Amino acid sequence: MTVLTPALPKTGLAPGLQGRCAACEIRELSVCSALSETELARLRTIITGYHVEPGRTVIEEGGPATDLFNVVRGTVKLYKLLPDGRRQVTGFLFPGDFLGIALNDIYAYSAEAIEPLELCRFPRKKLEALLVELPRLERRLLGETAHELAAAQDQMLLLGRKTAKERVASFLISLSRRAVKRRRPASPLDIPMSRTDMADFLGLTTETVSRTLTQLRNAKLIAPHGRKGIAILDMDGLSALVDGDSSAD
Amino acid sequence: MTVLTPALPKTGLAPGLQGRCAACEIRELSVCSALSETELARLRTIITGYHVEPGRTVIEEGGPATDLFNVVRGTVKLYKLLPDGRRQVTGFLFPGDFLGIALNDIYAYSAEAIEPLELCRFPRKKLEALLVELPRLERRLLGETAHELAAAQDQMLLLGRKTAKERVASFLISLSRRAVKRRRPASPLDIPMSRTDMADFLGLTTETVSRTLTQLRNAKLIAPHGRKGIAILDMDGLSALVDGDSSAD
DNA sequence: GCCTGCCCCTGATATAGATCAATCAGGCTG
DNA sequence: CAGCCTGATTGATCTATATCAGGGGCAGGC
Repeated sequence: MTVLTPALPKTGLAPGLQGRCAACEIRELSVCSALSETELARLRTIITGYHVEPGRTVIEEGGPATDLFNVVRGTVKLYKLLPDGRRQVTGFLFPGDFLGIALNDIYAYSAEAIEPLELCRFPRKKLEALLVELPRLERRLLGETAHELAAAQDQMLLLGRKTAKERVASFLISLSRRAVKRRRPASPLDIPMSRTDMADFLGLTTETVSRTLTQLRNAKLIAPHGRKGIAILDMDGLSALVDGDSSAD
Repeated sequence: MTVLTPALPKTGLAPGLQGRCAACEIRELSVCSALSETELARLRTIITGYHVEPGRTVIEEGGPATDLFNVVRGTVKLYKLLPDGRRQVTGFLFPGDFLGIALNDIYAYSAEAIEPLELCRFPRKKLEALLVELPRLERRLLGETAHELAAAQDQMLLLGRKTAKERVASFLISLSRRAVKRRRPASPLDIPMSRTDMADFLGLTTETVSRTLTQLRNAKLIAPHGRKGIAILDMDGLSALVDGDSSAD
């Protein structure tokens, strides 16, 4: 608990992560916000940077759970597969989000980069050892897991009981809320994922997602914005579609 | 962190819980298994017993999250509602399971007793204070939450991508596995919940659940067992249905 | 500038499961 | 022990969404 890093160890940080954690742009969003400068220095000794190209896999369902990650830049999709290829995307991760919480020593899902990705990697064994010394980090990890659980429960409600229109509207609102958390504007939304990814997240087909977006556009609730963006024209109207629910971030 | 309980405080334990935690029949199943006798004594000072009749609500979505619970006896359903009354059951809890992990100070879902219920109640404030002294309890809580998260992700796959037959088969197998964990037989299954609850859990209607069970019965995979029970006649055949082998009908 | 391939969108048709509508089977009441 | 009442089952029909089938547009390669 007293061993400080004497100097910056070479950790192979990805470009853009060369600086110290103190300068990290997503620090307040991430688990690191739970730590003091001193504790952060301790944590930093086990971190390595990690860059992943779009379409490449970060972790694989069924593979050994050796590492945990913090998303620094880019977007990730998490998914599970059935043997015949049916896919369920269980979540999307953005900068500040935590990746890799595993129950056993096996990852329960796969994670794939959607956009060029920069990650902080924590070897699982070393992180677990550190948790004993950094109770605030453990508390934060519990909070992070509870948060994901709450999001998962919202998603169960969506998948089990909402109509296609309600699902798409919920999704757009959720993206918007998460953008605000990252200090991005609520409205011209960046949509980094494909229609297929959206469909696999919402339990629909790409065709239905596409048709539903067209409906929302015709109803003047949304409008295309640039190549991959969507502007929300009427947030209240959109919210009304999700049946006045409390859909989470 | 040295204050031991000088004597047994009167805690209003429900009938059957009058004894000490040491004699608790679900101790090894629950979070309490993470604790030594001494630590357990510490924990016990904040516990009160709680009895709930079937159909009564334990916690309510949107209400203040004042307590956490351990299920000692009985079955609980967790659910979320849409304003128009559509319901999604997000899980069922059995003896040994933990209830009430909340992100904020507000419960994100409701919990209702299905069978006569006995609970250990932990006031949230007091439990949080204790966590500082009992790091093993906190670790166990993290594990419990991660476990629920994994279950939620499985359920997303079920709700988003599985057919009715796969859903019902998955559900029966899951019930069977959980029975085994509680040292009950894998096969004559107790089904304490109604068809409506099953349907709301599986994202189906009662009619579809009923028809699907009839199909499984006709296929000699299951058979009725007593009033509310189901015997699994062919576990392998049932398992084959779960992951989408379209070989049988 | 012109292919080529990948998304995305749109239209026509099919279908799994929802909805509507009776029974039916127990168990509880009086 | 007859009459309800509630929950489960079964049957007939409907519909939201899947599936099948093109077609269009932008990006990237040559």
